[in-house]
Amino acid sequence: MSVGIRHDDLRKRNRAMVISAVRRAGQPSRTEIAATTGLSHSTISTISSDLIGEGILAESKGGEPALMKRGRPQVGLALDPDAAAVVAVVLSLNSLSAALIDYAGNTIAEESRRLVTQRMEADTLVDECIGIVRRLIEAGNKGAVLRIAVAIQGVTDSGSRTLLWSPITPHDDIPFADKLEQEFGVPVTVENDCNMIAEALRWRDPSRYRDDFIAILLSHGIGMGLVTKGELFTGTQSSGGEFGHMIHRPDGALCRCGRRGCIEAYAGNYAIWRNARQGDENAEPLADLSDGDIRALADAARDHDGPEREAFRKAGEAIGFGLGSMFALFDPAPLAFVGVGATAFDLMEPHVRAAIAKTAGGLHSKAISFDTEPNEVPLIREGCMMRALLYVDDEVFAPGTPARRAQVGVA
Amino acid sequence: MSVGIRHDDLRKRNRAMVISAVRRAGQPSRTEIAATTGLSHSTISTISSDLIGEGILAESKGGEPALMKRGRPQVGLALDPDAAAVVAVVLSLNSLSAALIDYAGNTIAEESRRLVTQRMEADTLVDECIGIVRRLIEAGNKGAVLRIAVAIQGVTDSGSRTLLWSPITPHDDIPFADKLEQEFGVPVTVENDCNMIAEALRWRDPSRYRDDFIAILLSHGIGMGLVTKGELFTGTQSSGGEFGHMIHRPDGALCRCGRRGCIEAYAGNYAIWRNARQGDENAEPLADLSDGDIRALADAARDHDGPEREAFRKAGEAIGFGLGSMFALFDPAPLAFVGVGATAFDLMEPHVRAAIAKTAGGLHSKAISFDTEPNEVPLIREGCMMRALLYVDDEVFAPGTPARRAQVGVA
DNA sequence: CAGTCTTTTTTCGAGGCTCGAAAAAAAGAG
DNA sequence: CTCTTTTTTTCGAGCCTCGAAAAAAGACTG
Repeated sequence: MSVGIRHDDLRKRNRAMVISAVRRAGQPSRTEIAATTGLSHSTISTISSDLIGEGILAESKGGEPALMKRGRPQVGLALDPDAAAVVAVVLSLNSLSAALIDYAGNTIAEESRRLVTQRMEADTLVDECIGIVRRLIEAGNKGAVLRIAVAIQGVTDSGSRTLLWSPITPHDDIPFADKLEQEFGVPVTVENDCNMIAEALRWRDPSRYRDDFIAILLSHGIGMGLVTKGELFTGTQSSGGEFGHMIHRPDGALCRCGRRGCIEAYAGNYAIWRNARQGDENAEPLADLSDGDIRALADAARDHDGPEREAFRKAGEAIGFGLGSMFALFDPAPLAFVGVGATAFDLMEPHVRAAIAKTAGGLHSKAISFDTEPNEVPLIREGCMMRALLYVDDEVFAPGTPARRAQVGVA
Repeated sequence: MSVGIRHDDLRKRNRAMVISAVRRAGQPSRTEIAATTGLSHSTISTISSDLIGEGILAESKGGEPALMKRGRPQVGLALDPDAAAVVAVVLSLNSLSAALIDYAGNTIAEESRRLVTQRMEADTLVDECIGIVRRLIEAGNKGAVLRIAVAIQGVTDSGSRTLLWSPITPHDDIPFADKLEQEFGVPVTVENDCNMIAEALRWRDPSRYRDDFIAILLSHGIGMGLVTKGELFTGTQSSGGEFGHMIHRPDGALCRCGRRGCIEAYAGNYAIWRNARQGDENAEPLADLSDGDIRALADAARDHDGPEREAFRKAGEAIGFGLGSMFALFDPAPLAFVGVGATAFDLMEPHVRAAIAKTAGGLHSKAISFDTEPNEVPLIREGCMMRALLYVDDEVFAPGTPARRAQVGVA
């Protein structure tokens, strides 16, 4: 049940507004902030001088070299890089990477390593994460780490605390957040990688990806990050948005998840390969497949008509019908296809469009715009970083808690 | 972009909180309101005496006959029935009904009539609505009508102003809200009937239908009203939630919407009849089918194995796979099946469950609870009424506008 | 190069809002 | 008839935002 607004909430919220305006705009002047937030100049003045006093914002003197405008020159406000630091961890199939990031979003230190995730114990996986974070904090020596955000391929709980299921490991219900919090004494969240891709797109290109858009990861499996009405869409109990496991053909092709007829069982890398090379929808999905394999299939499909081309057709069709079903629920939106599969999207696009056109969402199928981005890794990391920073913005600074907390981690 | 909170918004919001607490609780005392809103007693006292002064609330003296408790007895606050009135209009296939409702939710006057909606011009349809509303306002003579809410079977725009498409009429894009506003000078909304069903369920049984649930209308077509995270789920451009037009089998059975393979083309009344009696998925859907026809099919299916039973099996399967796909996106939730089809739900349920169990959403398929309610009409009306009243609560009274507005309508 | 303009930022008093504490009100209990 | 208990109102304090006016900081002008 929603609750009344207290008097002191007011300041908290408006502080949060100011911080968020600065993060979005980069180096806005106080006047600009007043304009975007709708608050008065005097309020902005008070709040920003508070924030500067607390070491959260800083006047950016060395900014633009004077705009040659008349009048008193604006002085830009920027986030103080030293106000805090966060760690963004990205865990995917056989790969772990992490970065230490300052409050302004600059990467201070990073590390990547290869693991054999599918053969590791759950605890070992967690320990690897703890290790990489610890090394970064030690190396960076950047002061207060206020948040750790982990992005994982798989399904997490809606509280962003536990990895419920993931294709990268045979283990279920791994309590990443609890374990890491216990270790470092800092709030931790675990979120779905595709949701982080959506978050990143929003910051990269706010004009295109604003209130409603869809990011689809075409990779070994199929993932989705979805923003509706300005909010990241998640399930009620899990991270949700498992587009790849919507049903394309009831009782159809065998999916990596053990069920049948999922979209992924037609459009995931392994499914495309299976259709092109094995011709048997029921064959056990391959565990490993390199990006090169997919590019080779795509080249073959472009070169001549044959099973490869047909495999991409089926993939496009599955994605298209899936999108059509989704659009029946909440209307079409701009799409970004991310991951290796995006390099072969030319082979799928006509079939995606044809399928969408056969569905209720297809009313405006020609107007639906597609965009592709072959490399998902930087997007996941960026999104994860932004998520961590936004948590700090909202939860740590806004309530008026004094900024620099007790030094964390590294016992 | 979200905007800062001004100082005067505070009071507005807290007024709205108080009103909403009273509407939910019935006759709460000031102390109870303080508890549910989290505001202090003094604040509640000030706000409620304002509201009483404005004629929005009233102390309910004739309430409970003293609870025999020690201490000063609580005095219940109730919505003043005379504070306002709203009109709820429900338009469905061949039927139009409306009710004049006071601010406390009591029906003052109502009227129903049969129309042949499919053969009427768009303007005539609108005029019928105008007529019924005018007669109610005249008959009720209840003072200020502050809101008119229309519930229609079909797709409306996200601004709740226009009927974009509906199976009850061949005409598209009928601007109901504009036309009615022009006529009566009162804000008007047009919303999807299934969304109103969801709204109604929430008020009828808040313990079961609270933050996350799904209402599915099993009727000539298949509709859905969906509440996620406490909010009615709508599309970004339309009323959305067109569960019936998610794709069950690509290029499958012919749907009333002209496309193929929609869930509705297997589970709508016409589809069940078609499968049971015609055995041809491609036959043109029947326009009319009585509730009796469906009951007869159900009886036959219960009586002996045959095409009727098979038709209900197919319907259940389509619904189950559809739900499974939806649950992949946002996790399972309690379900209410509403409408004639609900009387035959015993025939479908096992197949619904079996299908869900084959999907990603089926992880906990046994825990998903179903409920049935054969008559959708009262639900639609109730939901529509609540919607109208809530609009009045939030938009009209909360901003502090003096309550009783200029008398409306009835020139 | 000194004064004028223009725009940004700060200052200051006014008006509102919520809160906590204390007072008042309204019964039942003894 | 007085004491208890609980609800409701009253009142002053402390914040918060706002608008207007003042201060600040360069660019422009002759």
